[in-house]
Amino acid sequence: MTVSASAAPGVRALRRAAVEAELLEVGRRHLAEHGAAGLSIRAVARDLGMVPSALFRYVSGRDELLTRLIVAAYTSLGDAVVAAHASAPPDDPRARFWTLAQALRAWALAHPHEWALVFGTPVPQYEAPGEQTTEPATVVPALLVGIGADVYAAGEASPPPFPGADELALHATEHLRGRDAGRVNPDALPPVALANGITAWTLLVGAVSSELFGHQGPNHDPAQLFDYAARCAEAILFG
Amino acid sequence: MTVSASAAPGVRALRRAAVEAELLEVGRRHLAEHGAAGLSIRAVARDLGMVPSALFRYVSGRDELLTRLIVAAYTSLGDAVVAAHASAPPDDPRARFWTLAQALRAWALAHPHEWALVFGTPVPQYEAPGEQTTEPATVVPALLVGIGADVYAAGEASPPPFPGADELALHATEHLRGRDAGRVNPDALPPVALANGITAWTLLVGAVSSELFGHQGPNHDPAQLFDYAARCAEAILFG
DNA sequence: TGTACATCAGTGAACGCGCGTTCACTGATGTAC
DNA sequence: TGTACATCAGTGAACGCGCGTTCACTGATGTAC
Repeated sequence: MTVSASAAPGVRALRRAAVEAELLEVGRRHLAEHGAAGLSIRAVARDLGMVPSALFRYVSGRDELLTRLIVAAYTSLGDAVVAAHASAPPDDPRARFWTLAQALRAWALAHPHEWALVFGTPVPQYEAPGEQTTEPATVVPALLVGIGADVYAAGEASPPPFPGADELALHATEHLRGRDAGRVNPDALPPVALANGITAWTLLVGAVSSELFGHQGPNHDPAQLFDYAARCAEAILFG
Repeated sequence: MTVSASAAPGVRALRRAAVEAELLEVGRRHLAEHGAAGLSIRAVARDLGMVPSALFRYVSGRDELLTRLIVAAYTSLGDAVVAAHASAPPDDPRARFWTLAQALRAWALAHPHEWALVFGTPVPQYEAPGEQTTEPATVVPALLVGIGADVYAAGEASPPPFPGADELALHATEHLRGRDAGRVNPDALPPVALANGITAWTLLVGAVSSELFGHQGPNHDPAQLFDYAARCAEAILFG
């Protein structure tokens, strides 16, 4: 290798990158097949065609593997939703909301175990390191709150005045601050808008989870039920 | 033992009943400490002061133990909520709703792992037998729908006309039918009332889960946030 | 261009662990006569 | 009331399993001179 800054990566670096990608891929597959509690270093190594101890070259242990998968799941979800949202007409907040909601559900149906990993029961004996997970976790809810804030700023529709919003001690995330810089003054973001955004988000997540986790009665049409819940969430957000 | 129908239970029967109760109790404690995935027959037997194989006299295997705990959790939740609800003024639907919501959250905070067991990620490799679980699972949502139906029947407030309700293929549960026999004709229960009840339920469950599973930002006051969500649910239910 | 050394990916054996479930058994409780 | 038999709760040993993690090792890739 020369001293040039743009040195070509050697065989070793290439292989490592490839294995690292394969590792995440296999991890995801195992997650999908056995759930988070059943994710095992040994099983992943087996599928990777390696001896278990080899994985410790890539990951410090089971917990780090879990953390990576959690980050990957949040990122995948965020990417999917942001991409869908970008295709909606920017000046039609209701369309933007609807697109977001559908993209959320679609991703969840396509990645049920990854959804469970981030929105379901926390994995026992595992504590997610906040520094790594909170940022990717905030992308979608921040987007949702942003839609509400846009409507509020434009004065097109005022969120329904549920009592109690003003007393809420709520804090816009840094993410939201970043996103809205120059558009909505985040510190001027009214509590109502934030509270309604969070609540709409809660309802959407709850609706998806109830479908995915099988808590609905057997007789309902899941898509219709979700659409109805999404309409209610829309009403919470926009009034 | 004589042939008399009310034969006094012998020592054996008494002991069995005691052990059976203790078994559930220890199971619940293990659930609380290690989560559903960590529930093990061996560990429970250890705490019971028995050899592992002895448990097979009481339970056909790990899955049956889980099923019993699930039923126990639903029953405990149902009892708590129904009892609280009974203390609310019968002719004040908003108070009844509010009482129900608070009782729901209170039970969840007191029994987080049991909540996770029934409303969280399904336990991998385990399928809950519907015949045993659906009935106790329906108690609380049926109660909630019932509140909405009462309001609707009284004509006091009409649920907000979210579009889409009429196309929903929804079915009132037998439970609801039973509960409302003679008060509201269950078959005449309008889809809107049922849809709004289900959605309000979804929001309440989602709000509790988001608090319990740690999906809220760290800066919020959980009780206030839940109250706000409950107010939104109230609006969905009553208009 | 060639050689000596350093880095690093992956091996293979081993550690100690807890798990669910089976089986033949003992000894106490219950039952029929 | 007493005896012979049946039921049943709990024992103890054993089965085969998969797990996370450690360690000293080999052999290939990279680097300095």
